[in-house]
Amino acid sequence: MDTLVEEQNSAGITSSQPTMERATASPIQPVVCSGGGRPAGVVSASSLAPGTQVRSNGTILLMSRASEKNVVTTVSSTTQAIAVPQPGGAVSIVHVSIPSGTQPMYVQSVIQPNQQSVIQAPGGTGLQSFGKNVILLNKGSVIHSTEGDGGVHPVQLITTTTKGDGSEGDGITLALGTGEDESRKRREILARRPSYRKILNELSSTEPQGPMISLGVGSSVEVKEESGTGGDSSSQESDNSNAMASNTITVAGTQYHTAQVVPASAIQLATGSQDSSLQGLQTLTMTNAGTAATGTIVQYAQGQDGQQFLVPVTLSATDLQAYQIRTAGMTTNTGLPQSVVMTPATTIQNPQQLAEETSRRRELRLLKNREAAKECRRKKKEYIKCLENRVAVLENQNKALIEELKSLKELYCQKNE
DNA sequence: CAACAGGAGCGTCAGTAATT
DNA sequence: AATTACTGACGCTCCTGTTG
Repeated sequence: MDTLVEEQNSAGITSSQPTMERATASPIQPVVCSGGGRPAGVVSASSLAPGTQVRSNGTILLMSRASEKNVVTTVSSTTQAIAVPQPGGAVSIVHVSIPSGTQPMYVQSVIQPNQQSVIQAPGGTGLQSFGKNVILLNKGSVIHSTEGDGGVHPVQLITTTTKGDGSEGDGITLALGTGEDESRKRREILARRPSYRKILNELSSTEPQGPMISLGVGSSVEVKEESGTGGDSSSQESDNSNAMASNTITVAGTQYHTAQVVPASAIQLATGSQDSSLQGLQTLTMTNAGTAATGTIVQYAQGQDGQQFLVPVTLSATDLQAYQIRTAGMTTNTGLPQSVVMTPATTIQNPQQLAEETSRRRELRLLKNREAAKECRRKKKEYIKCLENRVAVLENQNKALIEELKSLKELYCQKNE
């Protein structure tokens, strides 16, 4: 783990973060976190504001044009961001202060590429004070706000009927949920089964493909999805870093493309039916650029009776190769790959066929279980990362509160003297 | 440099929860 | 009730760091 430095911003938010570049964007800058092997692209400030400091430890502290003390005080002032990216996609801690109404809105977040992220809004302000600003989250990200009672309240995801084009569609609205309901629901689910997927869903309640979250005026937060893949549903089966190449952060009405927030992934579409023996079989291979060793096959075939088969399978590179070899080599007289297509129960004519069928089913089951185990482990790691991130944020919050208490005590003592 | 320990990742099995 | 999905546990391999 990298060395952590501590720094307290003007908002009183203390953060522990890797000793990497730190930048505060000048007027309305996109928050850009690097990851997935991309260069450590920090907040892409086109020009540095007066007061910008480059520190000896490599830290860059950019000052707002509106205020050199990083305080945003008016609606027309600037939006600031401090992003701390790290090569290899490790933890990045981001501070964002967004002007909204008469009060500045400070957000502290820990963002990891392809990992759960935690974005906190301090008490009193609430997420609704974002106005029309937009925050981009990675898959499984967490947004919660601390209310006046000091408790942490999760944000609830509510599906709406608003599409990006304004028509009725599949947009999602974030709204502050009631803490008791959410915690009770979470406890119930945890009591049933410690499913990492469900826990994460409960924790994050975010869209898996890098949703664009528009934090609208009022108590709701609108989430839009800007899909770079044309909304192919099959792509949603792939890794969470897929289809993230074209995300946009909109701050104060200005849109910024944030390809660096999550590493862009390549989705290769190819028809795998060059082989004449595989007539009617279409293969869609989705390759994640970040983890090029894996791919997802979605095979579609149409039998002579018009029956259609669809088999999505996520495979490693080795599996992929073996899979393609196997399917090519085991075509039946109907031209369909016997080991892939989920055909209705066929009449077993002899023990050899029975054995083959049993073997095939076992192979398929093992393949599925293998992939399920991988997914489960990935979820488990994400879950652990998410918890670690939350611990980091809460620790920072705790430190800030301790500091605040300390200063208030000092102030009180001085007044009494 | 070889031997060893420890950690991480993987595949498989089995049991259970969730879904159909 | 049957099927599917999820996950703990186990054993294995590979890699890295340490030790003699």
